[in-house]
Amino acid sequence: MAKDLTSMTRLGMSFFERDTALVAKDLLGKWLLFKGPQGITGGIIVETEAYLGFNDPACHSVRGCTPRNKVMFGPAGKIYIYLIYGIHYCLNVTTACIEKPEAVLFRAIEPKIGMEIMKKHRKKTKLKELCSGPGKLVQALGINPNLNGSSAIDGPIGFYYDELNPDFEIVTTTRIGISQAKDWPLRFYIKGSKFISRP
DNA sequence: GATTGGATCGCCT
DNA sequence: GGCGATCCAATCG
Repeated sequence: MAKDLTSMTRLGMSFFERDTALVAKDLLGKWLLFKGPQGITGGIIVETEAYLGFNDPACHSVRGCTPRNKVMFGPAGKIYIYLIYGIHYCLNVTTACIEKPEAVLFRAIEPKIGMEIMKKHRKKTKLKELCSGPGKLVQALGINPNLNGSSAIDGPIGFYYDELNPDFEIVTTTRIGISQAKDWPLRFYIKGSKFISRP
């Protein structure tokens, strides 16, 4: 039933201080956990996207540092949260190095921990509807946008792994919902997962 | 100071 | 598969 959290290892700075697309792929199969006021929520990451800073027309940081995107201009391993369409929040983690304002967007996780809390937050009971989209997973986990800029290394939002993850295949596609750089292959998901946002 | 459009979701047909 | 919700940041004047 619930995962034994003590057997997990938290990902550190050296994991995030790497090529962003590589980090996005390596995060698949890892655990995203949020230690919130009502308990721990989270699950296994099944879908991510990479956003490549100055070289990427679809990345928020392409036009330079602003109050909104300044977290990306700091070191790797920080949580970047922003409001989209005036309604939903999206969760990212910064990557690469201080010179490169890049990040990975979390688009879907397989719900595993704190299921009852997540069902309550989402007002849904079907597992597939809990975390199958970037706005959905933030709502399900109960992540507060004031955690923007917090540390993914030792803050309440963290990334973990265990040695028991089964092998899986990674599917690479174009990113979703963007109007620029539509054809760049920077979306990654676990082949066959029922919990991704869309095929 | 006004305008515009967005890394989405859920409900409608 | 189409569209409205809803609001902030960025851009332009």
